[in-house]
Amino acid sequence: MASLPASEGSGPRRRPTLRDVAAMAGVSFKTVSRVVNDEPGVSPGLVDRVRTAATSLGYRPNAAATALRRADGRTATFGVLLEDAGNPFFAMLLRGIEEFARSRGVAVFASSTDLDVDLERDMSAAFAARQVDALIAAPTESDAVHLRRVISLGSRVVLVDRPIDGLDVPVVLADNQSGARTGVEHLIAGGHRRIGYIGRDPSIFTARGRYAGYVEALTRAGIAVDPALVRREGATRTSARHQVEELLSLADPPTALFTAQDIITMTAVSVMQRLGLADRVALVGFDDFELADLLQPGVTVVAQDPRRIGALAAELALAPMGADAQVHVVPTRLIARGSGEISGPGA
Amino acid sequence: MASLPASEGSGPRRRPTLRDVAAMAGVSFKTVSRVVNDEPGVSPGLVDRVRTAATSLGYRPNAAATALRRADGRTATFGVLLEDAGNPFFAMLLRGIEEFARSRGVAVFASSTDLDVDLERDMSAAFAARQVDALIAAPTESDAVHLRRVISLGSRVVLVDRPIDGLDVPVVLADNQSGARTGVEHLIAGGHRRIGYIGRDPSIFTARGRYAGYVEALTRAGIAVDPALVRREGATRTSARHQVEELLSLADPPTALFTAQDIITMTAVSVMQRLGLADRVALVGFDDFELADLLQPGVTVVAQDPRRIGALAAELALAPMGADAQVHVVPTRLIARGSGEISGPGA
DNA sequence: CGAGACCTTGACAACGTTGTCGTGTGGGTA
DNA sequence: TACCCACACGACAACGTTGTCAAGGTCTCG
Repeated sequence: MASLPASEGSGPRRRPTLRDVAAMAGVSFKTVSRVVNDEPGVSPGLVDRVRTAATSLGYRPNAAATALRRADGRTATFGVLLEDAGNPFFAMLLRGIEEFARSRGVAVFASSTDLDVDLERDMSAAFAARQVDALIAAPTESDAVHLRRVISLGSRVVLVDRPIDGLDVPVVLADNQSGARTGVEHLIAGGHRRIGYIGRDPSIFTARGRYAGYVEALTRAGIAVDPALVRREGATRTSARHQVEELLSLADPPTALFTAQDIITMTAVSVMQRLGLADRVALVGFDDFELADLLQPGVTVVAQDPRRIGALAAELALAPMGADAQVHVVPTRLIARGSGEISGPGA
Repeated sequence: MASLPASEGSGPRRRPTLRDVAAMAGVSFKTVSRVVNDEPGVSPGLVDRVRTAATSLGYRPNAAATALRRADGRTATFGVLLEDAGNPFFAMLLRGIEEFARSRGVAVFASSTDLDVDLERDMSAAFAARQVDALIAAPTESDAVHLRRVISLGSRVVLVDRPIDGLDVPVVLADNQSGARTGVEHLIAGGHRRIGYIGRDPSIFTARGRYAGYVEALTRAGIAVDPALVRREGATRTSARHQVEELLSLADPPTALFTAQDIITMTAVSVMQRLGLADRVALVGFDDFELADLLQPGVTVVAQDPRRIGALAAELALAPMGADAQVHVVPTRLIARGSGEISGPGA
């Protein structure tokens, strides 16, 4: 076991550098540099001597100096901007990125934006200043100026979950529209014709795609879209709760609900339980979530694969500069658990 | 609105430096440095000219060069090592850290360790190489050598969730023992005397404290601890499931369960539902989790406040070097939702 | 035995920034 | 008018590392 540096216990002294190791090993600091970088052309005896000195001093290369000097300017660092690391979808997405990054020796900066554009701007600037090799972002979409600036400062940008019009970078998306269509078709097949939709603001890309899938499924089945059954404002738990309550208390209420995001789905379950409708109104949600199978009834969902989305984005972030700007779509899959199989009047 | 640098669209050109801005403004680069750092002693006219040139070039200071040169060596960067960013407890803890860090202009490296010591060692080395000002870690506890090394390389270390014996750094903990005691006392008050315990390996600090709380509650009530009702191995979902199944299928099964971690609690709910015992065997879990109130019955828990733990840890990480190494305990609170109020034979 | 090729090692510049010090200019005072 | 000091600004070194090149030694081959 390597011994600790002499400063042990007496607080942090000056951090050892190449020169310190060189002095101890009796060589030039350049030779030490060669050894720690595994460059060829150093005699085996010296390698040993340098290695010994390095571990005995507890030497670690200074990443700042390395990044500064390196020709390609790589820092082996990613920045990640997500909407909310506390949301299970984004948490798993982050893990997917982390795991891929770790396997390549890349460290990951993470920050949640809560869809706040100023925050996104600040953090992307902070990451750019730290010379991240790539910024992986689920953007707020308001504008792309700050992301373009990140690119012009030398970082790659990869978008996840949502694209930005006119920004020519790789994007990893779920198949929102066809996923939502599948979910709604599942309800239609169960005999429902009055299917409520509760989703987020149309300014959000995923919300647009999922709504389009809802409309497509109805249209294909020859069912007219009833605006009274559509709510497209549910952003927070509170507002989602109001939307669900409104729909369910209509004079002629829907017999099934399609909820276009995990938070909304959970909120809907809560309201339906309280109103005693959980066993009578069918429910299919977009996004899987923990415990969905343990609720009564289990919640049928259109599941994304956030871990895979993250891993793929990280891989693209490391890819060579050319040959990109492609849109990669990660499929969703329907998981039937009960709530979506409550049959409707037409069954 | 500031215009973008000339390289706009034509791919990332060389990143502008102090010298580029200086050339454009017709001053020395040192003057630019003064302006961007808001140092006094520059005439107002020059300040304007430099500012204009800087924004027009899209200048951003190079963090690597700054960190390298700065006397105090600060990088305005934290490293965070958690067990699993996908676990809701740690996800919220990370958010707490993020929010505090952001308010101070600090960027946050995050990595999950999955309790893998090698991974923890690698990542702490990677963070130390990047000169993080502080490392906030939920350590695996196996040993402290690599954390000591991080300190000797100049970073502060703050521990969360678990301490390490003999490592003299600030620690933020939940009151595991008294929280668990409260939870078990709640079950005893409901008339239970045969209370099963399912927790993680005793090598984990929190698991020891929670078990001690369980024992304390029983002892105070004059109930002997029955080893047949205790399982202290539940680390993964699979093993937790086996433990729960074993306890519930005993010839003389417990009438209540205390589960010492969120994953174990969720697993217990799943098993109890499958066996049709959810309404008959009482359950109190340590850690709150999403949807606990929507299950049937709602799950009574001893809730931690991970966001607060994270924010406090981040604050300590930024505190001056002296006056620390204190243990900060963040209280827990019991949230009754139904599962813990199923009464026992003594009620 | 000499010349050329190769291998090992070191000296030095450079990366972009901050800290230190020097220089020139202007204004106030004796 | 002579002197001094404050102020604005610039020149330059330094941070710890990597890239380039040169110097010296050894080996091989004619």
